[in-house]
Amino acid sequence: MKAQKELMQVFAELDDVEDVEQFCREILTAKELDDLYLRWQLLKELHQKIPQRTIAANHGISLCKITRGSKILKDKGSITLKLLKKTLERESDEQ
Amino acid sequence: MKAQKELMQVFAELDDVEDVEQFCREILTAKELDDLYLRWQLLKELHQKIPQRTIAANHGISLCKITRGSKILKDKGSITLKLLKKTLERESDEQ
DNA sequence: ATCCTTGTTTCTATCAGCAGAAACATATAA
DNA sequence: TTATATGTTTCTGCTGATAGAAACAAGGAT
Repeated sequence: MKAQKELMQVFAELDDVEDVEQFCREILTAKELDDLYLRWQLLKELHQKIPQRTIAANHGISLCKITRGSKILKDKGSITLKLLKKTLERESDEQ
Repeated sequence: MKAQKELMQVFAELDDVEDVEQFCREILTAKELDDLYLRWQLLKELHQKIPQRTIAANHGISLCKITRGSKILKDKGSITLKLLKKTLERESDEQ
């Protein structure tokens, strides 16, 4: 099997949150992982209609980084968008 | 929930290989994803006891990148090592 | 129309990961 | 012991993602 599909397969089979986290910490550097967390947080806030400049100020990041997230969410077929909705609905249920 | 755990949760809940792949393509750049694929491939080859200089030559990468993979696999508690074993066993079964 | 808010794009400089190369460490064989 | 193969570390320069800043575009409110 190609390395690409194989790695995706590994992720698909990982069901435990702790396992996923440990695996990510092993194959990504601390900075890469922090960047990834920030991207997710940024996508959440964009989806919640928080102004881009507010997000930039809150996290101390530049607008070019945010524009990128914005482009992802504009795509109607975006799976990130679906996953965000799922996550945010769950959070609102918890309140 | 913290963005960190939340993102890990998203990965843990993704069961379909195609979905994982699409999600990765959305939140990672093409280069970041290629790097990640290469890291996995490199880890596989290290685990198969292929000499580091052979791996470096085959993929056109430097040794410093390989040393890093080597360090991951030296850790007895490494989940990457467990996942590699699982993957390689499956591949040998297929033959 | 004018102003203000927000989204988007572009420019230069910075930083982390890594290439390329060399040196160093260790072990095994001759 | 000496030579060879392999693993590891270190150094300088390069590259891609992005910070910081500015400019541009599009609406909405007055």
